[in-house]
Amino acid sequence: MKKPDRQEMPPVGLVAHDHAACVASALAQAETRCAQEGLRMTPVRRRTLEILLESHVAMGAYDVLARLAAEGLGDKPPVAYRALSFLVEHGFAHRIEKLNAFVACSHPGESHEAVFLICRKCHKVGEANLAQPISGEIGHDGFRVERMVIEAEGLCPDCQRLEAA
Amino acid sequence: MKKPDRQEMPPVGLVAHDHAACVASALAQAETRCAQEGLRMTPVRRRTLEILLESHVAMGAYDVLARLAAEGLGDKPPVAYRALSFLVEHGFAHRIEKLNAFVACSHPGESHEAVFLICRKCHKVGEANLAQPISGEIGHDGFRVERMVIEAEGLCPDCQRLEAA
DNA sequence: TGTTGTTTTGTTATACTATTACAGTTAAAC
DNA sequence: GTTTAACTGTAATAGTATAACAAAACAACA
Repeated sequence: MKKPDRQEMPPVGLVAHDHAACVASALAQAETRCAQEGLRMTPVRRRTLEILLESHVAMGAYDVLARLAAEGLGDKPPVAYRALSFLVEHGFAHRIEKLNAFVACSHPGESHEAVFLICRKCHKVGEANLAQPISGEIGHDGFRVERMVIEAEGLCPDCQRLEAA
Repeated sequence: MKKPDRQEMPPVGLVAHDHAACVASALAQAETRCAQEGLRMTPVRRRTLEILLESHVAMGAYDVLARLAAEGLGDKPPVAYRALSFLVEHGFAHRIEKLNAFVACSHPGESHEAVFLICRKCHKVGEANLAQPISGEIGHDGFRVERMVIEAEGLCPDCQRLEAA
């Protein structure tokens, strides 16, 4: 069997793992980085991150908003969008373009060019990081790449099983 | 200089080229494939493709719709969305997730895993095709990849020049 | 501690993107 | 030419996102 020439991190989110630890560590990481960099982890922002962290399923901004509203943290779209922008901007969450939705970052702290494995059925999202970025290979003819969106849509193992049945 | 391990087609759309020929060939290809495969290239669909082909700038569905409406080809959203779905489904156009917009396919006929080079300023879109798909490298832990979205956002050469000035 | 400047929040309004559902029409197959 | 399937027209509505501005909270520092 040929070894692929790109190594990656395991796609957290689609494989079994200690989710409580996963949440705690992501939250702690975020707090630490905010403290270090003078960012303000406000109640809405923290709660938004916690909500995203509850599962690895991508959530729409309005789903997040509904949760925030239920807790009295604001019920107007900008509340959710601002919190999500903050989280995405600082790498605590990612926007999944294919779904117009958001997931918490599974690999906080790592500098990465992430590949998202998106289940088209359950919207669970795994995050794998390419160790060797492909952006370096496509900066052709003077185009200057600033950000990469790499999303693989398909079926997660659980949904494959359900489909087979 | 190290040679990249992935070869690709030149990113049509961002480099100078004979655009009239580019349009004519794309249109001809589409007609031919429709004839071969029993697809119906109706007036709305043909005109939609022509509109997309006018430039390599990504257009929103409502921009396309406005053009169609001006020519009496329909002025309700489903008209544009249906034509665009048809074109995308059969590979005559692509959806750019990052922009919620559409571009004509620059490499019709080629089986491909396309990489889109999207200028964040002018929304021109180049299309490069990876000869060696990266999807084969990320199907880990039982996730079954069905479609890839690979989009590079950045600045095209023209906009880099304008920004420098 | 009070003042000042900056960031964040609250709120209204609105813009943009997309689909469902169903009726009517056109084209293809037989 | 009738049947069937595909496409089009239209209304209604759902879903996603932002602009603009006022008010409050916070940070920095006199």
